[in-house]
Amino acid sequence: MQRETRQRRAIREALEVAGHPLSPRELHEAAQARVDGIGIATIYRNLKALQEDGFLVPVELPGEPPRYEVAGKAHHHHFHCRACDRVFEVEGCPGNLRSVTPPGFKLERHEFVLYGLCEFCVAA
Amino acid sequence: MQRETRQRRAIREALEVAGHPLSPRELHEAAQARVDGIGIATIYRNLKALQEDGFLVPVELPGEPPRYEVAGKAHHHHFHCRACDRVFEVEGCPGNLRSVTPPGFKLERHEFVLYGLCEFCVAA
DNA sequence: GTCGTTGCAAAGCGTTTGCAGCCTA
DNA sequence: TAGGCTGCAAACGCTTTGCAACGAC
Repeated sequence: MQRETRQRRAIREALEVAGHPLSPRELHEAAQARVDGIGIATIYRNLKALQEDGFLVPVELPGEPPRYEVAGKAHHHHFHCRACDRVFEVEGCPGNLRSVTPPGFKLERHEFVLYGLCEFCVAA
Repeated sequence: MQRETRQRRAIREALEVAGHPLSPRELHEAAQARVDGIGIATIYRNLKALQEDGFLVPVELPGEPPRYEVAGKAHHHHFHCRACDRVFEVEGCPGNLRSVTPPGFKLERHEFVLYGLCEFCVAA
């Protein structure tokens, strides 16, 4: 069974408050502000548990350490700003997926990442 | 400057012959068939050196260890087979990139990854 | 002969796991 | 009170680095 501990609550709250995907290290720091002395192993164990419970989903970007965000969002992709390093959600899909799939292959899933400058860094 | 050793030649040839991106471990195994006793550290050191020379480029997929392929190929993306874990090149682009870019953002680059079963694993 | 390169082993670094004690239900 | 949960430290897998010997030029 799942128990409600101070540590688990701190981790859930930190993720909800952040508003953007957090890496394990960032999450550890954020959770430590709520529960002093919380261990990094507890972070990893709860990341796994909360993922299995469907509370959060991993956000994996190429060449980046994994981040985690609260689950339940609509299908979306990501825009990674090279200047401020923030990740933004983008709506919609480019389509035409089947046309680029090699013959004989079975397409089940796709990831799509845009890179460049976000609206804030374009201005700066 | 750069010297032509058996090990370096074996690594270059293994990458050229493979025809698809290789992970450091895969490359180590392939190179070992050409130069017995080649060390994993040599693989990593040459991956870095050949990358700086512009001979190869890294292929980073979300949540995956990096793979490497020979540079200079036409614009393409990748298909990752969940069964055999191999990565294949796919030609073409889905297009429509501008339509999914949020207004005000500057799009500079994009990555696109297909997931599913390759032709060999579909048959099996 | 010079000095870039190699194999080995040890060191890093992020993540996982074993364990004894703690604490939620 | 039972057994899931925690902190600690050790273990782990992948990558990097120190070092003495090797070998391309």
